[in-house]
Amino acid sequence: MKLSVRGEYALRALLVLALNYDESVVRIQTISEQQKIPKRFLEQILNDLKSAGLVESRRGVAGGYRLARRPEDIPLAAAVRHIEGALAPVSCVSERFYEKCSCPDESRCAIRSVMKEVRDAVVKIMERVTVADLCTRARGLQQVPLSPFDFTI
Amino acid sequence: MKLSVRGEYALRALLVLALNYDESVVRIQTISEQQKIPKRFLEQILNDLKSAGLVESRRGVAGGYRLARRPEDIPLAAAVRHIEGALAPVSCVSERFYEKCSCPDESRCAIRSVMKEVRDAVVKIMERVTVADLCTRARGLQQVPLSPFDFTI
DNA sequence: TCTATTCTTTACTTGTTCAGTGTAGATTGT
DNA sequence: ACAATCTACACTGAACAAGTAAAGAATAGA
Repeated sequence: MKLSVRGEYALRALLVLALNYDESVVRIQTISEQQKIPKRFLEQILNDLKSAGLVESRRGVAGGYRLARRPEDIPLAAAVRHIEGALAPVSCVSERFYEKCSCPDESRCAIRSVMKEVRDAVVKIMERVTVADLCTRARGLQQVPLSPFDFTI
Repeated sequence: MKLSVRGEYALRALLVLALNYDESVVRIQTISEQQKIPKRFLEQILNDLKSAGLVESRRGVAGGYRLARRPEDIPLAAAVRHIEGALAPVSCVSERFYEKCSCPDESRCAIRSVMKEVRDAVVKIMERVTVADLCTRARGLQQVPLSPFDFTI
């Protein structure tokens, strides 16, 4: 029930690209600095998102990355599934990454039936929320003032 | 977003103990054979569940394990949290295993807000479903006939 | 065409976690 | 006493995570 750092970076990068969807491309360097993500590591991740068909790139002097589709057409599930694999808590309840588990009778496994509920709940959120929604939320949160405790003189 | 084998074994063991809640104690060996869990590994896990206060044990010839509380008083969340740690997909949204993440401003992080929703959805299920519910489901599933394709002559 | 800048590819490293084993010891019922 | 059971702690081998390193290929602009 864990998202790796790699997966988190992927979502952060997608958010930056979405916020600059009008621009031609955004350089890795820029994302790296803005989000404090190690550059070499980010290169790998963006390349990975490219092979997933979520982003596209241009090389050379004016190069960089950009989203391959509209932000509203990229559900978070797509990115996470490509970077992390299954959304399901155990692979025996995964739709696309199914693997048989060791339990005596899978079709009558009580634990499995609970895990299915968990999977459905997670999938429902991750498929509904898109990168465009991330933008909306990010812009909304920007408006909110910092809580009083966060202020320093 | 993953439950380790260890965590799965823990749930399976708890289910067995709950199904035999009337008995005095159940031997590790018995659970190990019934559930095809390596015995030495299961020893570790049950010991762990003991330190979590979920099961208790008796040593010696007539020894074994049993639930420390009524099955209906053991939510799956309790077991999983002790064996696996956080239920949350990222630790910056975990209630009991909180850790600061690397993002520039946690309080305004859009990704975090989505992850919170995921956490809530998972926690809701895992806290509602108890070991007693597992028993009920297990007994229910036992009644269901195998699907036609599973029959062999 | 040359060159600086950017992405691309492949491989390597270092530390940690996972899933288990091994060995020796402590308790208990008979 | 002794055999069955849990307890404690250390170890291992493989896989994975989070990066780093180095050389290469494409592109815009001089």
